[in-house]
Formats: sequence, C-alpha cells, structure tokens
Amino acid sequence: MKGHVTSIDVARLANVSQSAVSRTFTPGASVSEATREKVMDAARKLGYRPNAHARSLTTKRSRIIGLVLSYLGNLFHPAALEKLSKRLQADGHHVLLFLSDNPNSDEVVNEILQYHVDGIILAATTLSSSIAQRCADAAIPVVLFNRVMAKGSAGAVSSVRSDNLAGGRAVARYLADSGHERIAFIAGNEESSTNLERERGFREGLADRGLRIWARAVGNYDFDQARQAALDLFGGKGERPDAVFVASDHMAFAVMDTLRHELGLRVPEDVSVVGFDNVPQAAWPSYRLTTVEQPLGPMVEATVDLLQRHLRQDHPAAGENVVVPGELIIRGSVRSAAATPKGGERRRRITSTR
Amino acid sequence: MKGHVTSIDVARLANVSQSAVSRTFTPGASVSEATREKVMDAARKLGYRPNAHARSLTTKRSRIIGLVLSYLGNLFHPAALEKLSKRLQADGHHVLLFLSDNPNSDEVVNEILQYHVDGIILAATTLSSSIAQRCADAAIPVVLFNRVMAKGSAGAVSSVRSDNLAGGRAVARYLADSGHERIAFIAGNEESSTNLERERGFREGLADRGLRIWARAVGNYDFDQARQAALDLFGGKGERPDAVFVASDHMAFAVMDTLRHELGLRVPEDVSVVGFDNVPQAAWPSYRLTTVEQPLGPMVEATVDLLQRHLRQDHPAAGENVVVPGELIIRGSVRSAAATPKGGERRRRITSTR
DNA sequence: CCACAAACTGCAAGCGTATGCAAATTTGAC
DNA sequence: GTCAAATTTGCATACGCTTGCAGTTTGTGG
Repeated sequence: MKGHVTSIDVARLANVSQSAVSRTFTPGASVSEATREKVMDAARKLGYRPNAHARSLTTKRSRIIGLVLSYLGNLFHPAALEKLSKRLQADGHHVLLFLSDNPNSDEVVNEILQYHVDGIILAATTLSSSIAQRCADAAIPVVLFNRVMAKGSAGAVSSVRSDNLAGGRAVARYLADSGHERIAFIAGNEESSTNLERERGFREGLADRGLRIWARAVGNYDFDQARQAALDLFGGKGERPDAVFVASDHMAFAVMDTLRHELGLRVPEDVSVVGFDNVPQAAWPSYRLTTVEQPLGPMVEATVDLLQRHLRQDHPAAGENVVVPGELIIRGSVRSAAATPKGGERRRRITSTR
Repeated sequence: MKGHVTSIDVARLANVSQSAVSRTFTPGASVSEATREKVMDAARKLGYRPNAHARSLTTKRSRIIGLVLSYLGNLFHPAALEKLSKRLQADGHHVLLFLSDNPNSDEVVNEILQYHVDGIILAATTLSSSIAQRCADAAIPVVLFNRVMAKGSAGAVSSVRSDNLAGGRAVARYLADSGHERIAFIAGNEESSTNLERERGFREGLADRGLRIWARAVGNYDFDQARQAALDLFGGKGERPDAVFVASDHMAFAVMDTLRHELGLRVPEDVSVVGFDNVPQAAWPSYRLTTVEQPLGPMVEATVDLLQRHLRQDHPAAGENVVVPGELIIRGSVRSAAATPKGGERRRRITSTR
C-alpha cells in the first residue's frame, strides 16, 4: 500500500527469491507454473509493477522510441503522429515525444539520447552529421520520416518518404493535360527536401509537356503566408494563372479560401488548385481538393520495419531510403475536360518512370 | 567513442572521482569551478551524457510526464497537445505520449506508472477510481484536461477545463437574442463531461429566454456522424431549425458543409451555426464559425501549475477543479440583428453568473 | 601564524532489476 | 528404486547514478 512496491516485497510475500519475481515478469524466463502463480498473486495483492528504469538500466534496452516533430498546425503532422504512435504502442514500444520548432534537432536528440532509446524518428526535422554519428556510435537507429538528409552525411540515417518527385510530376502532367497553360506554384519551406523534390518533379513534368512554371511564390508551409502568396499571384491586375499547384494541402486550403472569399474567384471554374498530402480535410465538401496522397499507412509500416531491422541486426546497415508510391486523388478542385467526379473521387496510380 | 560512456569513464579521464562528475551534472551541487571545467572537458571529449534511467532510479524522479490522448482527428486535440508538450518541455520535463481510444485509460496508466513519472495528464479520457487510488498511493499527481471525473471518485484527481456550462448558456442566449426560435442541438459523445455540461448550460440558457431545444441529434464528436445528424435534422420535409448549436467545432464544420453542399442551405442566411472550441480552422474564411473559445493558453498554464503544486507539497491536496473562463467568438455563421463583423471577429466575455 | 568555518572532494552505500552460475529439485527411463 | 538429464531456484553481482558522511583543502579574522 505504500509508495513503491519492489520485486523484493513481492518475493517476501510470495515466499520466493527476488529472482523468481523478476523471472515471472520476464517473458521466456524459466519459472515453474507454481511459483509464477504465487508471484502473480502476491504482485496483484501489492499492486506491483516492475520499475521501467531499473529494468532498462540492466537490460540496456528501454522500449522507448524518441519521436520528434516540429509542430502540429499542418494537419498532416497530427495524422502521422497518431498513426506512428499507435503503431509503436501496438508493438510494445513507448513514445517519448518532442516538439521542436528548430529545423535542426540536435539539442533535442541529445536529450533523447539520455534515455537510451531503442530508436529515434525524426519527422520534419533533420540532424547534423555529428549527432547522426553519435547515434550511430550508440547503435541507436534513426529514421527520418518525410525527410531526407543532404547526401553524403555521416551515420546510418535511414529515411521514409513518399514519392514526392513522381507526385510533383503527376500533378504537372495532369494540369497540363487538362488544358491549363498558366500554371503557378506555391512553395513550402524552400529548404525542405519535400518541397525541393515536389518542385523539381513539377518542373520536370511541365517540361515534358513543353511548359514551365508561369508564376511562383513561397508559402513556407504556413496558412497565412500561403494566403499572402495567393494574394501576390492572383491579386494583380494583369493576366493571372489558370492553375496553381500548392506544395501542401494545408496551404492549399488557405489558397482556396483566399481565391474564393477575398478575390472572388471560383475554384475550379476560374482557377484550378492542386495540393499535396491528402489530409482528411481535403475530402471535406468545402474543399474537395485534388491532391497527391502521402500514404500514411505504408509509410508508418516502413518506418517501424526499418527501426526493427536496424535493431535486430548488429551490423548497422548503411542508411536505407525507402520511397513509398502515392496516388493522385482527383476530386473537384481542377477544371477538367473529363467529367469531374460528382461527390466522390477518382484515384490514379503514380508511377515513377518518366 | 564506444557505445556507452559512463560517469566513471569521464572521471578517469578528468582525474577526479566519479562523484565529482555526478556533481558537475547536478545543478546546485558543490563543485569548484576548476574541477567542473576538467569534468566538462572530459565529458565533451567523450560525448558523455548522464543516463536518465540510472538517474531516476536513484532520485526517484523522472522528469517525465505521462500524457494520454484519445485521438488527434478532432482539431482541438493536436492544438492542446502541442501547447502542453511545448510548455512541459520548456519546464525541463519530457513527455511520454499515449494514444488510447479507450475511454477508460486504466491499462495505459498502468504502463505509465512503470516509469515512475512525475505526473500524468489525461486529455479526453478518464480513470477508474481504483487506478486513481493507486496513483494517489504512489504520490503521482493526475490532472484531467478538458474532462472531470464523476463526483465522489477516490484519489486526488484534479482537473482543468473551460467553463462549458457558461459557454453553453452564452450560446443559447446569443441565439435567442438574435431572433432564432427553432434552435437545434447536436451533441458530442453523450457520456462525456464536456458534452453534458455544454448541453446543460445550453438548456438553461434557452430556458432563461423561455425556449427549449427544438430538435436534437447526436454526432459523437465525429465528422461523419455529425454529417448524418445534420441530414437528420435538416433533411426532412417539415419545418426545419433556424439555428443549430454543435457541441464541437470539428462537428460544426461537418454540419456547415452538409448544409451548404448537400442540402443547398445558406449559412447564416437560412441556418445559423455555432460551434465550441475555437480551433484555428474556425477562423478560416470558408467557415468563419461563431464559437465558444476554449482558452488553451490558460488551460495549459493551469494544468502545469496544478502538477507542480502537487509535486511540491507533500500533502497531496484533494483534487482541485479549475475552470477557466472562455469567450464567445462572434464571426459570420450566425444571422444577427446587429451588424455582422465583416472579415474580423468580435469577442464577448462569458460570465458564469446566471 | 593559528584557530575555526566554509567550501570542496572522495568513499561507499544504496536505487530496483536482470542474469550467469551453481545448487537443488523434479522428471523420466530403466 | 536408481541415476542421469532437464528443469527450476537462489545467490550474488552488475547496471550508472546520487548523496550522506567524513576527510581534506581553502579562506578569514584575530
């Protein structure tokens, strides 16, 4: 009934050694059914639970995964966090969460390392190579989620992301093929690998159709900045774009709202809008946003899989970069020759072949 | 350079005792500037970081806070999570995150207790009294965020919430006073304390004006169910409500979308809609939702404050229930006699006096 | 220069659990 | 009933750190 019940208390009550208690709570240890029951009884009676710190002190494994995110305002992030967290919990892991605005999460990772975590997932942040190296030294696998590191970095940092390049390309082709000519782009954070890849794919796709980006602005993955970008691109008096590819759904909502409610333009009749991510809100009737899916399920699966493979094998294989294919989700925000789906949506597979 | 550097390694290199190393990393311990520097040098050279598990094993404090949420689909939750987490981090705490769909988070709390956390925050879940009691025994403070426990529960479980009762009442009065007569209500999860309080306040407020709830449906805090509720309330052929109070913003978006895009009704001209929470999206031009604010900043402050007070004083004061006042945020989703704010919003303080 | 206090340092004993090893027990075959 | 093999058990130690205590150094005033 007192503050802390230890395995010794349980042992005393059950009339066995402390080792026996430990063994009962260690899966796969050698205990007879008889003592196991005695121990369990005593444990239940005392409300005993093994002390996780003591345990990881001796075993050198914590069953904790460090998870770093930048913020949750962009709706893709909470969705990713939820899936990742639930998946890890299902695996018997626990999640130590850090929210860090800092694009370089060195400090945070340093804190995480104190916990001798079994692995680290970095979503929407990167890592200096010195810290990456330190993780490698400590044999702690690191997986970047939805990011890649600049090539040539030290350490065995793996990554999982969707095929941003092919996604951008698919959007370009889709817009071009449905007759748009003055196609604009609103970038996210210009430094981020996601934006870089999406923009490059988009440029390539346009080039394939003999087009180029007609106008460009930066929204920095932020709602208000995306609004401003839309104002800049569409608020002038001259000719305006007839389509815009926005580097994230979250910004695309801002753009649609600005076009419709501030500039009096219709979507898709006057302007077509395409996003990226396929967050749940993209399907809401107000937006019905055509977008590129980031397949969260497979991405999470791949992440956990990478982590576990790194843990199992002692040779910390060099960083592995998984790219998950996505789909173009066609809803109602693009003016199209083909019949626009009424209430539903069409899906089109994206191939990475050029 | 090897896997794990311990304080002994550092001590050896710095030519001091292991205690000296420990003291260097213990704020407020007695070390001379000279040895501190020797130690820091060696530590830096070796990449040393104290082992958090070993530390909490001896100190019996982990600087970890367990945080339990149900899911992140409702946009209020990620916002709360972000603020809570950042606030706790700023205080030097670390967050162990659990996502549990289960409305009763006993199992999860049991897992958390293994970590001898310094405190537990339960958002949108509750606790059986037996577990509450166990937390009390272990002297671990528990704070319910945005929930209260059924009265009479054992254990010193505190809670922080906004004034749901007064909020509901304010909405009722506002709708009544702006000339609505057939006022509907769409409930969240009918068991949840938030919904109970909001609905009761709403009923009382209507009663004050000689009205009653004209129609009612349940949306269970879910987008799709809220859509269905809207269909049920407004899709019939008879007379329909002229206003609806929806128990959360997240559901209110579903309702607005359904009214506008499926039923062809205008908001606010044909139907007024009011939500609850004031999530960021409520301010988006597509919705401009009039709603009751849940003041996240003060709620988080109060939560952390409660936690810390519980920790400091040894006498675990009986559960304390903090109620933070909110405001009615008037935007454009209610037809009103007074001039509707154009692009901006008006704020009206909510008092809890009847 | 001395006495005494204050500041610092090292020693050693835990914190609660896991686990190798050897002793004790059970099992099974004959 | 016997004996070897297989299973179970307890002992003792290690994990990396904090901290009370006692010993040592440094500083101060007379």
